[in-house]
Amino acid sequence: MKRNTWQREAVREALDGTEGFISAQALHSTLHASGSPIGLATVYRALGDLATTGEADSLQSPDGEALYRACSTTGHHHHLICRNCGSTVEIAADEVEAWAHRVAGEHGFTRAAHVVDVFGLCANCTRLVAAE
Amino acid sequence: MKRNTWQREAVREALDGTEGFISAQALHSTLHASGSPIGLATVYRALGDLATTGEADSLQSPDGEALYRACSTTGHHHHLICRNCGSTVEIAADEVEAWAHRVAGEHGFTRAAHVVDVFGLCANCTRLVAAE
DNA sequence: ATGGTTTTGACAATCATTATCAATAAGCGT
DNA sequence: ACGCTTATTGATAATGATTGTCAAAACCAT
Repeated sequence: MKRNTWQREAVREALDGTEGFISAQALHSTLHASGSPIGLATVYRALGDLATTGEADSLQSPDGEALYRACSTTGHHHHLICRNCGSTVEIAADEVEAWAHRVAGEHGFTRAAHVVDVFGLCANCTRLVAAE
Repeated sequence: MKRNTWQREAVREALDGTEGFISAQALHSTLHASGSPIGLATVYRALGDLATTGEADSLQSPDGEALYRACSTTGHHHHLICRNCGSTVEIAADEVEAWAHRVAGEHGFTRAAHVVDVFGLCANCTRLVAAE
């Protein structure tokens, strides 16, 4: 049976209160900083569970870290991520949605899950870089 | 200055002779199996270089491994990857291409590089899983 | 409150990747 | 062809994220 513990709640809330993606390590640090004695392993487990149940999205950062994000809607959405400052913008991707399923189907694939994330430089960072 | 070594050539050729994506570790094993005494660190370096110069594509597998693939054309393309057996199908993504740039532009982003990969179960593995 | 079971958490183990650094070898000028 | 300078190699250690272990603690139906 699935039990409710304050730890799981803490992780869920911490994730809800976070803008954009965050790594398990960072989330653990945040919780600790807030005075929570939650264990690192527990944070990993909770995040894994949330991702499995669809309550959180997860993706791999370019340097191999797993990043998580609270997923309010059950609906699928994608992200525009600044390579420099890490800010994210949620984007709708209906066209891509349809495309992904069609292409997967054309090749006999089932259970298609797509990873569509656009990395770039946000307006702000573009300016900063140009000023160098 | 950039020097040419047989090691770099070996990695390039091994990658060319590989279907689909392969991890650095796997490529190193393959090379060793072929009798090459090349070092693991060197394989990592060579792959990193190839990815930087655009001679190879790289992506992160769902479990955090970096995967590489020889990139014959300079043209951009995407992949349909079987979660189970790892086989890949190269897919055209013109629509997505245009979409990614448009969306990035709408939010003031520049230098957009997108990661569009579809993970699923190929026809074969779908059958295997169903038979369980 | 009690018991059976799940969950936790400190720590060890694992695994991919990167750093270190002495030894080697590429490519240049001669 | 010969050195010489310097990039590259490779064995190994270090790192860093993630997962496994397992006894102790917490949850919940009773």
